[in-house]
Amino acid sequence: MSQLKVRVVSRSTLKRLPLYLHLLESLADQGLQNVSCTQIAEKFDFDPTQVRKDLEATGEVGTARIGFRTVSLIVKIKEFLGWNNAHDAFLVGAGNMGKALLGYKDFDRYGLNIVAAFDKDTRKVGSRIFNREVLPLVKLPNLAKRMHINIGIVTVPAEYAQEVVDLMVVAGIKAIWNFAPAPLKIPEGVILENARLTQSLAVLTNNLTKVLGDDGKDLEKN
Amino acid sequence: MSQLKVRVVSRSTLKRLPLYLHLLESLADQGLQNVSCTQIAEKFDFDPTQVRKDLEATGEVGTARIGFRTVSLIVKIKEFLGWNNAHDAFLVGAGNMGKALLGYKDFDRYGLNIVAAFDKDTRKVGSRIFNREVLPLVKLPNLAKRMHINIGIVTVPAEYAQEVVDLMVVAGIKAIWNFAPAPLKIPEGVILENARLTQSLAVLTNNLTKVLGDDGKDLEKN
DNA sequence: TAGATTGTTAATCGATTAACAATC
DNA sequence: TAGATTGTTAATCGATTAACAATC
Repeated sequence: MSQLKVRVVSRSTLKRLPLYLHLLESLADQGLQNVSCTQIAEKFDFDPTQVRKDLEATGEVGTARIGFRTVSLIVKIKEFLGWNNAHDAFLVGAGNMGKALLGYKDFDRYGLNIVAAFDKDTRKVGSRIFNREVLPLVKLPNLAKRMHINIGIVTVPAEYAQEVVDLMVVAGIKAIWNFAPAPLKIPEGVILENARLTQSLAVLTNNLTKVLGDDGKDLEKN
Repeated sequence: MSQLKVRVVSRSTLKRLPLYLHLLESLADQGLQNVSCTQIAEKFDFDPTQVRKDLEATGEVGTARIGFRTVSLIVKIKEFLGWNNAHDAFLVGAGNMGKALLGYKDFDRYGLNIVAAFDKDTRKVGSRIFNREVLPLVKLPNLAKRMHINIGIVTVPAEYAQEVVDLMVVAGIKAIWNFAPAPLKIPEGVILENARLTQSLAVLTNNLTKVLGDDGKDLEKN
């Protein structure tokens, strides 16, 4: 087995890496051979030292005065994020959010390959959404085991989220990407990542309330 | 004008409040009159002191030995997040993610009311998505000003995100909820909140890579 | 009363930022 | 060489957690 060193880094670092990756890919498209932390930091209004620390996590080393090789930095970030080859995933809940994720073309570039969708609703079962079959939920455990599926995506209403997660865990799924606004219990060893839009929305509307008055009119600058 | 005290709190606190809110609403449905920080903390595996600090931000005060009144805590959290009455919003980009957001029924409970969608694509313009009209992008500035729209939602591909944001800023939009994976520049005073799925996905796939070997097989526990 | 819980202050922890020698 | 940038160590900052008196 190859010596895969995956350094433990903070969640904050992990969330900045995709930002760098996007930028680097567009810089590489423009033919830029090398890039410095200072350049990257400027684009995001980050501290250059922070960028350097973040990049250190990937194992790529730079050259003084020159910076990092754009192309090999891209490769290292993708490797570090597990995006160099896509993981197969099952999605449960073929509602609006489920459909949006199934329709998203670029997930394969982000290490994700949604191979099938599941739903309890018998009217949805049998249909195809963006070329993926919608299967009855009861078929999930057997199929997940047979196909060695590691990632489960939860896009069901909050009240069904826990039972779907329990089913996924039994089916041997190792990582759950949850979009339902419910507190989920998972056993040790299973990874749970919440992608809840309402959390992001809360930051937005709270900040907006601080800028506007509570009557909706603008407050004076002070 | 009423004395609306909006305390400045950390982003982390702000993101936990919607979690508490969801829980409290379901507890209220079950008829629970009071709830303690300990109870809330248990549900999420948080520190009770953290929950207490978070709730302090809302201005609600509890009672020793009894805890917080469920119903009035709900009201205070919603008030604090700006979710007591919904802000009108424009959405730009009627693709998959745009459609999913337009189809999301509960946004009014989260302070958001998407009143119209915009797109550059003339084939999409004129259609209706979940009962909202799709308008040509050029109409956004005038309409936004006329209707005093404060929130703009960006669900266009990365390469168009900056120009859409610039248009929104000119149109007087105060807060931008961005779903495009692009680094955006905004003038001072405008709020930018990124809701990028790829960041959340990065955390998931990196963690999964640590659990699995790089050949996809499970690693031994050590 | 006894004891669970609040509110608050202090200690700890971790992430960000500053400083600086090494290097190309 | 001169100076921009890396890599790394130290200082700062802010959030989380611990401790504890007040209270119902």
